[in-house]
Amino acid sequence: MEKAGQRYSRQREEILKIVRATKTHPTADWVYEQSRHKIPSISLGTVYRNLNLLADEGIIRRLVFEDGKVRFDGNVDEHHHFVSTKTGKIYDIDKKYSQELIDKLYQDTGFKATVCKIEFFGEVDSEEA
Amino acid sequence: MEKAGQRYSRQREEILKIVRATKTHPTADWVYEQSRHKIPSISLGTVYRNLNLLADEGIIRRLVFEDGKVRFDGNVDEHHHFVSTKTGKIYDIDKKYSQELIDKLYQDTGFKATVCKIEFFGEVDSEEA
DNA sequence: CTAAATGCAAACTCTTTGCGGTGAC
DNA sequence: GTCACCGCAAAGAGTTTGCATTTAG
Repeated sequence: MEKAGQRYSRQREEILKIVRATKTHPTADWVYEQSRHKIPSISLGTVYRNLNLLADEGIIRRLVFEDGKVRFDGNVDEHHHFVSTKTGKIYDIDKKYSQELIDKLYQDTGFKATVCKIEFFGEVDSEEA
Repeated sequence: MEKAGQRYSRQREEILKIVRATKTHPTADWVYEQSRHKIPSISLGTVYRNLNLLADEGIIRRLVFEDGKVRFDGNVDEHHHFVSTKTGKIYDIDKKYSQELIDKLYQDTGFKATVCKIEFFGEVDSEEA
């Protein structure tokens, strides 16, 4: 899991722990604020560097939603998202919808996709206002 | 189509014409460069203002892809996208895949989506390197 | 004449980067 | 001791905004 030439750092460990512990699909800034609880001296640059490094290695996922902000996700299994139009909260949706869709697209159009990303938008009944 | 209190402007007309005339899902900067051919004095701020205004009115669409850049689309009919992993080119895909997916999600999970956005990623055989 | 829209430039937000110092190994 | 990583602060990219001026109606 550790790449050659890479060293342990408390900062990276903490950042990874934070991203894995939440389902909120956080931005770099949110991770920065959280990490400061444990490591007050940590810098925003370090958070960005490590999030990108972890994402490049496939240890976490990098996502972009309609607001244009980059978000990170500790869940690297392929899956989709449901965005609440009321609160902006993002829920994980099972990956099972992909394959049939990809097959159908290929039959219809000849476009051969290897992956697909689905985002649903709607209201979630169980949410508070 | 014109909203109350809104006035005609050559700049807005030109910007709309450019976005409608292309299938390249352009960024604001690209639209700016194009518009300068016809209106050399146009400013980037004006391009941004008008693209956002047109998008807010639903006359064009505002899109965000994985590169995090905002793009605009003259095709406002609901549709999906296929992104070439080789060239980054973005192709339009028919909307017909949505409804079945939304229905199935509701049956499976109770999440009631009103729209969904599908992005396919893959190689396109017909493309040049 | 009124106020919408423009051009310009400054400001803002998010992200990356250069550098000197620190710490893992 | 080496060099990966850090904290800091400056720089960059993309986008928005305040203001004086122009222009549609």
